[in-house]
Amino acid sequence: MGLDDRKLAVLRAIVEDYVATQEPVGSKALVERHQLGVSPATVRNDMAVLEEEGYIRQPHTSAGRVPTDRGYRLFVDRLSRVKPLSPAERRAIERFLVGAVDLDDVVHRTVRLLAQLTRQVAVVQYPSLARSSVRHLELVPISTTRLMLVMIADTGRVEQRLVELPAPVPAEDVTDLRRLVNEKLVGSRLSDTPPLVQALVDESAPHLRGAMTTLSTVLLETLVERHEERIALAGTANLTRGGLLDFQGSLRPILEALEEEVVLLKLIGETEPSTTRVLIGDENEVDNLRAASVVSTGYGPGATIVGGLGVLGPTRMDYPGTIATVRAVARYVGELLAQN
Amino acid sequence: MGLDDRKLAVLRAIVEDYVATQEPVGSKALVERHQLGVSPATVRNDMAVLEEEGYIRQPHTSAGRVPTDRGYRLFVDRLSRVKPLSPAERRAIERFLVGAVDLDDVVHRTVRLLAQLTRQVAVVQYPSLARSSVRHLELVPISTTRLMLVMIADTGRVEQRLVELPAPVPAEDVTDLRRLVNEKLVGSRLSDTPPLVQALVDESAPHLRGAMTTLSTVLLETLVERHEERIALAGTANLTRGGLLDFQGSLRPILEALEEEVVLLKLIGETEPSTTRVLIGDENEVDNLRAASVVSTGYGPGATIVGGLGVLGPTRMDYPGTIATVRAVARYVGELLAQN
DNA sequence: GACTGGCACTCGCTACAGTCGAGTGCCAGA
DNA sequence: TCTGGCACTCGACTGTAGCGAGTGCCAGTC
Repeated sequence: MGLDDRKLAVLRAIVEDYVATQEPVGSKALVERHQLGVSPATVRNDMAVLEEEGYIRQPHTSAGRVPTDRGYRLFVDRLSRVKPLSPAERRAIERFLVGAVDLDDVVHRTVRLLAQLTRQVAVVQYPSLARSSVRHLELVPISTTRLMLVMIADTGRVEQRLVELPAPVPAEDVTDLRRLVNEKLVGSRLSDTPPLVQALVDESAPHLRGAMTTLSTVLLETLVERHEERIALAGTANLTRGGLLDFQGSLRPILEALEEEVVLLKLIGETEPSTTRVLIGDENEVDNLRAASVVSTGYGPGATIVGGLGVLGPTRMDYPGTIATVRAVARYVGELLAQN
Repeated sequence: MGLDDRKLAVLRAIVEDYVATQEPVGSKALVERHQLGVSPATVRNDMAVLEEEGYIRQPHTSAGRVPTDRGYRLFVDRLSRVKPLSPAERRAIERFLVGAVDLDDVVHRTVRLLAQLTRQVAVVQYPSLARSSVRHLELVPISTTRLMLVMIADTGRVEQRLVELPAPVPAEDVTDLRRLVNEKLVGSRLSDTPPLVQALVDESAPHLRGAMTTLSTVLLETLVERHEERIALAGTANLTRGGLLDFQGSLRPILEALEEEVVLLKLIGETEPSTTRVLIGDENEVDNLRAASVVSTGYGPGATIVGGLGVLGPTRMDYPGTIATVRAVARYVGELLAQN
């Protein structure tokens, strides 16, 4: 089990070279490119140990070594040195995010920026409704039996939903409904609303009861239970870099996974504290993504976290660089949101 | 130039076989699978003529023939027989679209349905704002210098945008602003609003002038000039069917094109009457899509058209089937919208 | 004049053998 | 514990040969 410092250095060198060249790396090339201070033969012995421990493997006899998922894991946890962003990247982030007029705008710019900087697939979750509170609710009459419910959250998110009323409701009743729901719900977190909504129904005047019941159903259904989460995606074309060598030749499963919102949410939906999460290959719970790695983190104004963002790429990715970029972008987006 | 009936029948047979098998089709196989009533030798002569005219070509000497873009064009225009939807497909469409609660919901279901039925990449444009009229405008105060402008269109589309006011505006002024913009703009088409918006500014009371100017700028910018169009996409995983034979081995350009909203709009943004449009390979103006075909059509409630939808796939696609499906889905969506 | 059978020819595909070289594992010696 | 040396492995590449689908052409037939 003893992995002395040199063996770790060898592993690090293997990962770095393989990520850079995308080709199995041999002992000779290693000592040439890195100052290991020992001969190829020694490196070979170390490699044999690393292979035995499952950190690297040979695609076939008489080929160089390639890191395994486990090897990447060790690399990320203990070996990678933090890679500071280049000034150019820093500038790109600022330039990209300045001038966003809108939450939608912010999210779209962010996801494009991430994809561009990391040259991978980027995913950004809209601020989660569960972690937002209600800023305003608006009821717009469409017809006598139809309302458009518009909710504005403090995170800037706006959701709307059509409400079909069981019976015609006169305009002044709509005004009452609007006032009631706003009085009760504004300021409260969406995840805490169910009892409040129930109270609304119970307390409302008889002639409003019917409409309020429908309204509350829609409120709960749309905002709390169901597709409360939205997601933006960019950079799928980056999957084709590395000419089909990554992803064992088939983009199919990856593209399929990317079409499923649920899957994406599982990837970047941050529940833990605001650390950066790295999932490497097999560690991924989604079968279709066993050949991919995901780097994700939470973002939000100040210290609170309202959503997640991250990138997805081949296991053979530049982890230090990607991690740095994802973190930096998340921080900038947080600052941007804090200004609202 | 003389393409007699038999030569056309040969072309049709070639297209049908090639689409089905994805392999160059030879004269012998052709006479076996189709009742052409002549010998392979005769078919070969016909093929030579068809090749000379540019309708088919040989990938290499001693291979069968493959249709060219021009061949597909002729096939679509004159040779394809309408393929009625199967009852199963019909049921699928109905089942899929029933129960949509929302414009968003309708669009998402539609795009998934299209992708699933055609087994290709589906694109659905949200009802165009340019072809919608204003149903209601709402101004929600966020702070004293910030408003959220929410526009609801008669097509069900809802757009919102943050408005930064030049100076604080008291609540009663917001009420006035709201009343004014609604009085002037409700019911008018968005494409016709610029003069109306200008008039609003000119006519508004001095103390509202500043706020109204900003508001009008935002209105014009967001709703008329800029990203007024939205698009939904699904089925990118279908690009990987046909194992890289289609799209000459690289999905790259296709995926890149699909990331550009502008490109997608050009593809399906219907300006012409409500015919079904088929763009085959080279006919496509977008360079990245020279290896693909697009089948698109307009949709809308009744006879009016409010947006476009379509699918994108390899030039080697089942045109009759795809055309039928695209049309059917567009019709169903139109009916669905008409109910609102 | 249109169609057909026959025939020689083309050329991609597959299999197989041979060579090359990067890379390894192992071992004896420093 | 490290190193140099050596035999070995095996994928990548090259060249050759045979196969077969498919063609073009031509002379003959209806």
